[in-house]
Amino acid sequence: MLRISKLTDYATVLLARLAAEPERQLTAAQLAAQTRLGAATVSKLLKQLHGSALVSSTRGLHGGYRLARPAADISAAQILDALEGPMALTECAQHTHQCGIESTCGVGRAWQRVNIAIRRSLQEISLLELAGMGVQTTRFGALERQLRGPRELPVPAVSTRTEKP
Amino acid sequence: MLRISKLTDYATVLLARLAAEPERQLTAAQLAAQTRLGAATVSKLLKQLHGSALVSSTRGLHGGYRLARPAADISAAQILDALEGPMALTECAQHTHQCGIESTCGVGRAWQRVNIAIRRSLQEISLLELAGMGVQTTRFGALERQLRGPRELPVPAVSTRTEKP
DNA sequence: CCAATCTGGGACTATTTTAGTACTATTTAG
DNA sequence: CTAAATAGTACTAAAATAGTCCCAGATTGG
Repeated sequence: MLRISKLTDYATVLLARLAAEPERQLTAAQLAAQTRLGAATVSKLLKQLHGSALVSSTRGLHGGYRLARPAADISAAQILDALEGPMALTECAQHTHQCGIESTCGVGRAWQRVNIAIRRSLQEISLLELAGMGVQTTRFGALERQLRGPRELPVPAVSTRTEKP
Repeated sequence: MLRISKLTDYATVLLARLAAEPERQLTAAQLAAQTRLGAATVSKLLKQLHGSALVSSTRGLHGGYRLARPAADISAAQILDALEGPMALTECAQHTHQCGIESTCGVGRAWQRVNIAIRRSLQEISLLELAGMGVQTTRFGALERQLRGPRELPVPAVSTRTEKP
C-alpha cells in the first residue's frame, strides 16, 4: 500500500536515536534497549546502515555505532535506499525488457515520473526533521509548501512499534 | 521498496485502455486480450474498480465495463486507494496505540507528513496523464514543477508486465 | 421461456516478500 | 589471552501479494 517496511521504520528510529547524541558511540545492545526493538534485529539493521555508509562503526571492545555524518546531511531518500534498495514505483521501471503492451504503456512512463517526483521530495527531508529536531524552515521545501493549505493537518497518531525483546 | 503492487499497475493499464475508448463498453475478456493479462486477474481487478466506483458496468449479454467518469476526473490517488486501501506510509500511522518509544517518536509524525505530501501529489495526477493522453500543462502541477530542474530526465524503461494467459 | 453471455462475490492456493533469529568469524582494549 | 564488540551469512517463520476457480445473479436474443 505504498508503505515503507517496518524495518525501514525501525532504522529511522535508530538513526534518530543516534542523531540525538551525535558525540557518543552507542552499541547495538544499547540502542536495542533504548528503542525496545529486538537485539538481533537492531544488529542487522545497523550492519545494513553501515554498509550504506549512513553510520560509522568501530569494532572490538568499546566499539559501537555513530552517525557517519551530521543528521542534516542524511536524507529520507538515502535511508529508503539503504534499506529497500533504489526505489521504483513499478516493477517495469527496473528492468529494460519490453512488455507486450506497447499500446498502453505511456503508463509506465507516467508512473516513472511520479516516482522521480516523490523521490526528489524525499531528498529534501533530512534525518534532522524526521527525528523531530526541526529547523523546519529551510528544508522540507516543496512538501511543506503543499502541506500548508486549505485543509487542516490531521492529528497524527503516535508510533506503535511492537516487538518482543 | 515504496513500490505500488503489480495489481495496481495492471489496474492502471486497464483504466488506460478504457480511457482510450470512452464511448465503447469493453468486456473483461476483451480487456484481458488487449492487455495480455490473465482473464481471471483482469476480472477481479475490474470488480474491484467497480466497487470503488471508478468504472461502471452493465451485466448480461453485451455487458461490459467503461469508465465511470472522464479520465481527467480520476486521480492516481483514487486508483491507489481503490486497490490498496487508504495509504499509510508506516504501520504506526494506522492504529492509535501508543508505542514504547515515546522518546524518539517525532519520527512517526514526520513520516506522516511525508505521507500526506505524497498523497497530495498523487491527487494532482489524472488518469489522462497516466495514460499518456497528456494535457501535461494544467495539472501535474507541483510534481511537474519539481521535475523541471537542473537534472535531466532519465530515459524511462518501457513496462515489463509478464503474465501467462 | 430458455440458452448464451456477461458481471458479482467469495473462497481458495501458490508464490513472493518481509521479519526475525542463529551461528560463526573478526577486531580490539586491557 | 580473553571479553566485548562488530561483520557476515545462512536459515526459518510469518505475512502480504498474486492468481485461480466456482457458482450465483442479470440481461438479452431467439
